[in-house]
Amino acid sequence: MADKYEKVLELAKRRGFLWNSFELYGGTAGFYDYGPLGAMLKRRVENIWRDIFVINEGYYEIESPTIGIEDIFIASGHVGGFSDPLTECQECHEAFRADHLIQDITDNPDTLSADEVSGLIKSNNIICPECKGALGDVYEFNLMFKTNIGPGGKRAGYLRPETAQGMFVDFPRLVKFYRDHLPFGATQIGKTYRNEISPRQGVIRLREFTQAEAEIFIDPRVKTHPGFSEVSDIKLTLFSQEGQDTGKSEIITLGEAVQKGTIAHEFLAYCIARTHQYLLRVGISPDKLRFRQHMKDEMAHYAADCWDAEILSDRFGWVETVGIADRTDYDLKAHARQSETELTVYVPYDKPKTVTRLAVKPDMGVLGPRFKGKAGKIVSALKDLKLKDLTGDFIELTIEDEKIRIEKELVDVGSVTEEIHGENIVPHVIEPSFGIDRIIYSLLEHAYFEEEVEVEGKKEPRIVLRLPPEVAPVQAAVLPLLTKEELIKPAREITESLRKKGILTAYDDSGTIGRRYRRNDEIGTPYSITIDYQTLDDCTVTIRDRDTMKQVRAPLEGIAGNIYDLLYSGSFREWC
RNA sequence: GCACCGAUGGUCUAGCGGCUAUGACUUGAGCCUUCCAAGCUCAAAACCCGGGUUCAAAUCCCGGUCGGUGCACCA
Repeated sequence: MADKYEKVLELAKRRGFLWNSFELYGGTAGFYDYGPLGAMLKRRVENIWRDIFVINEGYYEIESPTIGIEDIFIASGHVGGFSDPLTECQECHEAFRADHLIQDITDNPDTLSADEVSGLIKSNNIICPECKGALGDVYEFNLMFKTNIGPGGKRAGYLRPETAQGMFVDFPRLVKFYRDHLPFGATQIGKTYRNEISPRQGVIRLREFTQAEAEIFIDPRVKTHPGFSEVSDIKLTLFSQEGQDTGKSEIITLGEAVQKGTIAHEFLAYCIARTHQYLLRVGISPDKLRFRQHMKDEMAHYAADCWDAEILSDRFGWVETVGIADRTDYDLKAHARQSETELTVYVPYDKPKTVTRLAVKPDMGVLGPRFKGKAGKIVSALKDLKLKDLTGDFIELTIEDEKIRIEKELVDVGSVTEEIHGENIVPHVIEPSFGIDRIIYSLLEHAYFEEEVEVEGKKEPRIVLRLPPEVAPVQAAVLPLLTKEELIKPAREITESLRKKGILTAYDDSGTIGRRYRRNDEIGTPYSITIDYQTLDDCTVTIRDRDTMKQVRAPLEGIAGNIYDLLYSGSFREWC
């Protein structure tokens, strides 16, 4: 029996939304083409994301290479941690995580090489937990695609497994672009690559897919959001850690969720709100959407809190589509360490702080000539000393295993009072990360309806994609009622005027009018404009609404502007 | 990566060693037609790939690819 997944994919394939890539050559798992309608749909879904996060939130978009150099992924942990050591049973061919099997034998299995793990399995006689068979050699499976940069294979490169690193790596430039002010954010929409072991489920798990990510850098001490009051009344379904323990999700306002501490702070809750609004706007059904909190053991150790937007799919159940995490300062610190560059923002205090501190001023006129090359080290060692170490007749230091005594008189010790106007801090990162392809599949599934239409007493089947007009690839269809030159001519003119307005318009004069309506219903075209003989008399046309199949007569004058308004603001009902 | 199941026009499908490979829908050209796929004429379009068995393979066998399912994996 065909389930919804099958029906949606069949339609998507047949009408040019989604195609298996490389089909001519037999295809390859994990790659999909967006056909003519799919690509347009995807563009529109991405543009709504831009509208929300780039235009309205002000998180400018950047574009970094899809290939990254090795340092980036050493810092991010993908080189070391984005792979799993696997071993297979020779008897029953079950695959196991090798590091899990030797957990009790060694303290830190993650630090061992595949060969070392193989050795441990052999020397400890570890056998298949399922059937007690012998285990095969351990092999590393890294989910990143590796390549070489330039000839000679000297420089390793990797296809990026997420777009996020691009924003982290550009952090120093971004700080300057935003003129040293927190919070600020950068976004990126682009292709990402993971060499999945077993990609399946259509477009749900791909080897090349599209992410839309925002990295928002905030002051770790200020996790409130100035716009929170605008969204605090939004009600949504939360599936918290507690809820998961008891198996219950709850519908609650964001204000309440923050107050109760369910969501860690306002800023995260604000991002959840925008995500919620975004998903509804592109066509996700509100009753098939929930936000699930990561369980403690599921969350990365550095994350303060993390919520996934999950969308209910007919076949796959709840599919994780968006991750919204407070990643704290983990990423910036990791890149600071790897690049040996300070990645901080100078944050001024509201009022300068007056600080009294110890000032140690060595007499370099004497110490310099006396210690020559070591003088520099001695000075910095002196400055690190506490007051009690400086009070004796001699000051004692150990520099490179050598004991050094310095007469008290040579070091002037006093206290200095100075004003400090601010400090360098490592921002925390809030990361909403969207899987665009999963969203596309979900909205297609939620928009897909099969219904019976009654026509002159007979029931006719109808397939209709109830896409929000804003994302529908084809936005209007112009249809002369009959294939007659006198109707075709004005129809062509109307088509032109709609296209000039930027509306993607299909013109169709083949077959009966009913068939053409059905064709357009199936791809989600929101409005069809029909030209009949009355048009020639009184300059009016009919506009048909996809969802209700209702028609209104409307003046030809200003038709393009009216359709535009219908698509982007009004609803059909209000309009007629 | 392992195991099981499957693969025939764009889509769904018949076939079960022997044909010019069913049928429907769809699509294209035209006729007809004053608003919701069903009239008429004509046309286009398929056996996943490679090997083997056989006089003969879409059909049987082996391998691969792709799809589905289960296991494992999914920061």
